[in-house]
Parts: sequence; structure tokens; C-alpha cells
Amino acid sequence: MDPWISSQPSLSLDLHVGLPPLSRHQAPVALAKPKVLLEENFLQPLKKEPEVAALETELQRMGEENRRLAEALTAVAAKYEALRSQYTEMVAAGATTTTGPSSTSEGGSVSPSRKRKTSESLDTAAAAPGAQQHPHGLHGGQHPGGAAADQMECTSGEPCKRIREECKPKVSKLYVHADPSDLSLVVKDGYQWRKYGQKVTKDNPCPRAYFRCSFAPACPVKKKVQRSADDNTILVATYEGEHNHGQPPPAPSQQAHDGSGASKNAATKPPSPPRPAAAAAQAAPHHPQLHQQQQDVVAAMSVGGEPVGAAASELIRRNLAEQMAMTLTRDPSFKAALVTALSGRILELSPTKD
DNA sequence: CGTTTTTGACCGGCGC
DNA sequence: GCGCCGGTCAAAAACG
Repeated sequence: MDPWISSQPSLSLDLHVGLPPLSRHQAPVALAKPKVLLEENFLQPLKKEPEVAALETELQRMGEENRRLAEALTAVAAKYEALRSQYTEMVAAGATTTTGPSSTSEGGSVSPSRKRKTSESLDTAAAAPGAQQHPHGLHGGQHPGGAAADQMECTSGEPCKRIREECKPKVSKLYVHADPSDLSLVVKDGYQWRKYGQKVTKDNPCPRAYFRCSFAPACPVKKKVQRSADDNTILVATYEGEHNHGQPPPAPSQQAHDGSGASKNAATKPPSPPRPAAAAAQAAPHHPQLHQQQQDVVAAMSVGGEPVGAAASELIRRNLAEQMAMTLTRDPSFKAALVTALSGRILELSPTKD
């Protein structure tokens, strides 16, 4: 995104929020080559001239898309700030009544012996659902105040359901390009996942796999992975909740570099060959990942030329925008850089500085 | 032998 | 109330 944004007068904020310029060398590859899966096409010699033209066209298109994303991002950031201040007020107001327990109860809620059959679980279920999903609001974007509100409202009965509906764990969707021949529903995102179920859903012949974060037993994050009904080369990963821990310690730079150094991390899915284009796609606050995600989505959008319908493309695009916005606004460093850059820019443009 | 995956059964929500 | 459906459990199997 960098080159275009920096060239826009309205957006030339010279933001340096960690996006490595080196990642640019990857982008044209993913953009120019529409990620054709057929190997015979893959082996065709590149024709330079049309390639350049296609590149330029693609670049323009991406530029336009980036502009929209940037606008969306600005809007989201503004909304985020508004929500944050709102939340701060709520916390300040509700701090006296709801101090503590809800945020500390997430650890025990996922005990292995949890059983739904037992009727007593109803008691815990009444208290748990709202609170357990939001362990920490550290990264922002979620609804930490919601748990408290939930509990408060639950006493009155009906509003509980609606509020719980609104305060569901943050859900983010991710579209990852996957080899159709690879039947495993594995989306490598740097975390360790344990599959706990698989189900064939009504609207999609492809089974949906359910994963839990296995790195931290108390981690509330869940992941659903299912192939897109429109294009089975696309894996749709739906993340619910947020990790209450960092990335798994081994191979800290797995995604920024090549991932070949992953020892225990890769051991989670050893059989799967490393696929840089499909790996590292998690809504975590790492800019390279974001860039990677964009490549993935772009690749997914242009798979084989046109297999993904316009509606699907639109959907993917929208999700990409949401995801980027979420990822960026969740990143404190990005926010800090944004604030710094914006304030600096505003001061700079202000005719009456003094 | 410990961990992960598979898979059928179960549970609860929701629409009719 | 009933049936459908998505999500989860947990025993068994597979794997390293």
C-alpha cells in the first residue's frame, strides 16, 4: 500500500508504522500473477510487455482499492477513538459496581472437565458466557465493558440475550488461498491450534473444522475453517475472541522471514509444507502479516481469473477492509504512530501555529 | 506414552 | 412442541 498512499496529497502523512518496505518486492508478484494454480500455466515463460501492462493496470486497480481502504481505515480509526472514549467513560462509571471477578474468571472457564450434561453447569453458564470471552481488552476493539453490562442486564432477563448477542467475542474472518488438492483445513497463522470438531454445514458441502488455541489452555480463542462454497481454493477462517497470550515463543520471526526456523511451532503441522503465501494470516498486530493477508486475499480474489463471483469479490474486499482496519486499530504502536503523524501533520498545515 | 485428530453423539438455540 | 442445525464433547484411533 505504501507507494500509492504516500503519493496521495491528502494522505501523505509519511507514516512509518512498521511496514517494512522490503515487503514491496512480494506484492507485485502476488498482484501480477493472479495466482494461477495450474502448473502448466505456471511454467509458461513470462511475456515481458503484456506483463508490464498488466502490472500497471493491476497497480492502478490496487491503488484505487488502497485509497478506499485508507478512507475506511480513517473512518474506523475515528470511530474507534469515539468508542474508546465511550468505553473509558463506561468503565469509569461502572468501576465501582463491577470490580474484578469477571475479568479474572476466564482462566477456569475452560476446564477440561466441563460438561454440558450436568444441570449445575447451567449456573456457571449463566455467569460465564459474557465474561469468559473477553479476557483482556488490551488490544482494544472488543467490548470489555460488555461483559459487565451483560452481567448487570442478565438479572433482568430478556435484555441479557440481546446484549449477549451484541457482545459476542470479536469475530474476524480471514480468507486464505489454499491449494485445492490440499484437503486439510489448516490455516497456518503462527498459533497452535487443536482441532476439536468437524461438521458439514448446510450451506456448504465442504466440512467445517473447529479449532481451539492449544498454546494456552485458558485461551478463549476459537477458529473455524471452511472452504469457500464459491471457490474451494479459498479457506475461510473465522476467528472468535482474542488470544490472551502472545505468539507461541518458538520461532518468533517465523513469519517475518521464512518460517523455516520454526521448530516446535511448525511441529504443530509438520506434514504441511511451508506455504509463505498462505501462511501467516492472522489478525495479529504485525504489519508484515497484514501485508501478507492482503496478498492472500488478493490472490484469492483473482484465482484463476474469474472463478470468484463479483459478489464474492465484493465480500472479500469488504472483509479485507474490515480486517485491515481492525488489525491496524488494534495495534497500539500503529495508533501511536498515527496520532503522532496526524498531530504533526495538522500542526504543520495549520496556518496559525502560534 | 503423551498428544492430537477423528467422529458419532449430544446439547441448545431457533424457526415453524 | 417439534425438527433442524451449528457447535461441542469425549472416547477411540492415530501419530510422533
